[in-house]
Amino acid sequence: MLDAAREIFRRDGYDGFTMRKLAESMKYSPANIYLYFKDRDEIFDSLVDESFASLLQALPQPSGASDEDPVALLKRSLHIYVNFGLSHPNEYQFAFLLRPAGQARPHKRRAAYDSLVLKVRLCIAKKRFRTTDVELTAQALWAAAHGITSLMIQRPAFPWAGRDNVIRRVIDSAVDALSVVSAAERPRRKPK
Amino acid sequence: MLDAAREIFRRDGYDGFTMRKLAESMKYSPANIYLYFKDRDEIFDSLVDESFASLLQALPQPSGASDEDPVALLKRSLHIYVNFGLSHPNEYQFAFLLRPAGQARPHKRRAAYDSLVLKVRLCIAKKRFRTTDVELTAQALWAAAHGITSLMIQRPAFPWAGRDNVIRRVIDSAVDALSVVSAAERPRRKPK
Amino acid sequence: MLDAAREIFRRDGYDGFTMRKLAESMKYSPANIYLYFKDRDEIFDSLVDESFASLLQALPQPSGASDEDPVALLKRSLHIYVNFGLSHPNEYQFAFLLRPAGQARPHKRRAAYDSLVLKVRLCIAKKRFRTTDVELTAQALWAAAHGITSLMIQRPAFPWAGRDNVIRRVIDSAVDALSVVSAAERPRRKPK
Amino acid sequence: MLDAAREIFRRDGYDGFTMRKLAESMKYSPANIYLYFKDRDEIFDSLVDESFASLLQALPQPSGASDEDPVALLKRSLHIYVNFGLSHPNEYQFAFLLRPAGQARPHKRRAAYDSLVLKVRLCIAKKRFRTTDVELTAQALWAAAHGITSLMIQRPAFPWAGRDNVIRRVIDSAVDALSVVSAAERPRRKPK
DNA sequence: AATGAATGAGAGTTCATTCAT
DNA sequence: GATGAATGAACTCTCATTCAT
Repeated sequence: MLDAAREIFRRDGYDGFTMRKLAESMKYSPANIYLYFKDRDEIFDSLVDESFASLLQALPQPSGASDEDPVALLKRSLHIYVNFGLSHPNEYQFAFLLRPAGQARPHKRRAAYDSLVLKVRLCIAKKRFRTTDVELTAQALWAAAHGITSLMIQRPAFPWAGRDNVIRRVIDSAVDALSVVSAAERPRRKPK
Repeated sequence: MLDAAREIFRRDGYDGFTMRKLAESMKYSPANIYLYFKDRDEIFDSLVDESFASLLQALPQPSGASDEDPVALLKRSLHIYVNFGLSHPNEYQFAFLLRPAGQARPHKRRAAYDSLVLKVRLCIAKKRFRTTDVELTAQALWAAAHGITSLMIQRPAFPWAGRDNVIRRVIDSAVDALSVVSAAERPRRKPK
Repeated sequence: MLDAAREIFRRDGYDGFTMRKLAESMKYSPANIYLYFKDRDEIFDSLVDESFASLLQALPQPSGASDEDPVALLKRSLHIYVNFGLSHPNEYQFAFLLRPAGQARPHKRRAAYDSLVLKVRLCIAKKRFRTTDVELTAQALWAAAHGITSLMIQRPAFPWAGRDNVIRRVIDSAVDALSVVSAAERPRRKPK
Repeated sequence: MLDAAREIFRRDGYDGFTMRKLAESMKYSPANIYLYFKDRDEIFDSLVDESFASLLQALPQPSGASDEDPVALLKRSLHIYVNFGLSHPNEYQFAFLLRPAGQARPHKRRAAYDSLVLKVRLCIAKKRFRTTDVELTAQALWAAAHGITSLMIQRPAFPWAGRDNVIRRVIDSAVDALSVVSAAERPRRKPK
């Protein structure tokens, strides 16, 4: 049932979702839905929660014990974030794109961001970044990752210059620009 | 009349816009609107067209004659793009994001991207970038700009670390990471 | 339109009234009703107001100048009250019998009661009553008048012992029991 | 189970009663109710029957043997009647008032009136009343009792001048006005 | 140029009731 | 005995749209 609802929300947008459409798509009567959900919003909230749980589970937890290079860990996380969005476009749309007209309750949205903050903090603590503003940095990185993810979800027909290339370029640029290793020393990647 | 409509779209969102609200805000009868527009969608389309024209007009045209530094011009364009999105959040959202890809009119969406390509090409021609792939670069920059724009539109309540700071950081990182001038030489900005 | 609504409220009770029934009884679409009334409650309130205005207009205003015997004036008022109810059963039901589940706003209901208080006060001021408690007396008289009115409206088929006789008896008993003129002195009315 | 139903009828009114509420208040499933009652109306009718039985039982049976003063007995009966109505407002309201006359079952409504007639007849037989018309007198008394009962049920928020005072005054007036003992001789009650 | 009156379609939601288990 | 699952019908109310005037 949540699957049917998710599909309708995704296809028709937040306001395009109606209880009747959902009922019809399940070959049930509208009244039946209310046996499982209190109202329209509860369905939406359930979907958002589900999507977030799924995203959070995909993200690597920053175990202090790991001896992975913190910058590499950060980049890896961003890649996972983007790839999660691309392989679960519905969930990603629920988590970040669809939204009710008013502002909804904050959900657990913050958890994904918090996980990013943690990794940025680690990079800074280990002197790998030239900046020291954790929040500013995390937000800028999030913006870059979100940008490429949402564009690719919403413009699948666009003539992308190699999806992976673009993703890598976005992430590399956003992270490398902050690194103490000067840009000039970084190995050049040959474009595609 | 379009102004009144725009205000309602901005305030109440796409689905929050109703003919009645528009009529009331103009002190006209609802029926009167149909003398000027065929239907609801025509109003929306007119607004989008208007917004696009105004975005394109706001973007600096890369006149070869200008002696502005091409990298600076590029950054300036990206800032204008982002700020346009933030000051016309609903137009941006519905023009670029929401309308189900299937049935949207093509609009002039592409024109904005093309304008970006032009400026990237200029930077490369003038040997200011270490990369040579125009499309790849333009797409990565677009992703970054789009990312911060859409996030800030959709999460206005998020505790941004200074909206302007974050925007500047996103754009600087995306552009500077490509520049031949090594990162180490770039002037440090003191955070916030 | 109010007439049609009144008839439905009267026939089916407060909760038995539906917008659909009203629309159908007028051969209009349900949506049309909302051109004239904001919602269901506004219709009900309008009817109550109308009914009260009509009742108040029927009641004699206690003009101080009149030299009518105050007790006679009081009885006359009570007769008018009852007869109004019997000849406008719909209005009376709205004013006193129908009621929403919660308690509605007080309306102008009090005005009719206040008019009664005035007349009672006059009787007491002129030493025509053995009691001095204005409110208590007015409420007891109101109860008697309301009792016979509502019973006769709601039990039209009951084998009343002459409607006018019963009404007169109720009013006479309620008033005379308070009068200083002893009951024994009052002229006997021959029953029917 | 009837107790639970009664409580809901009392609290929420006739239309506020729903099978779901009843089921919930009994910790049973809605479907379970139908094992004991055919439908909603059967529950209501059962309650009304029960209430009537209990009213009739509460009313003193005029056993000729009793040596109670017949007028006192009559007054006592009327007080019981009123108090019954006030402590079972919804039963009283829906049994006596609301049910559209057309489709109500006859119930035992008449029995209560008949009981009143009996007591009036006794008073007349014992020469305690100046009147001789049994029906006329019974109806007038019923009207008075019904009037104060229904008003107090339907206007609970009204600033009654002491509920008991008003009830006593209504009953006393209605009965005393008929008594052979002249009004002047009756003991004065000090107001409130 | 403007509108009052009207409506069909559809929204979310609730209810009494049934029936297979 | 008891219930989970289901539904048809009904509810109030809103919307985009039309059309005679």
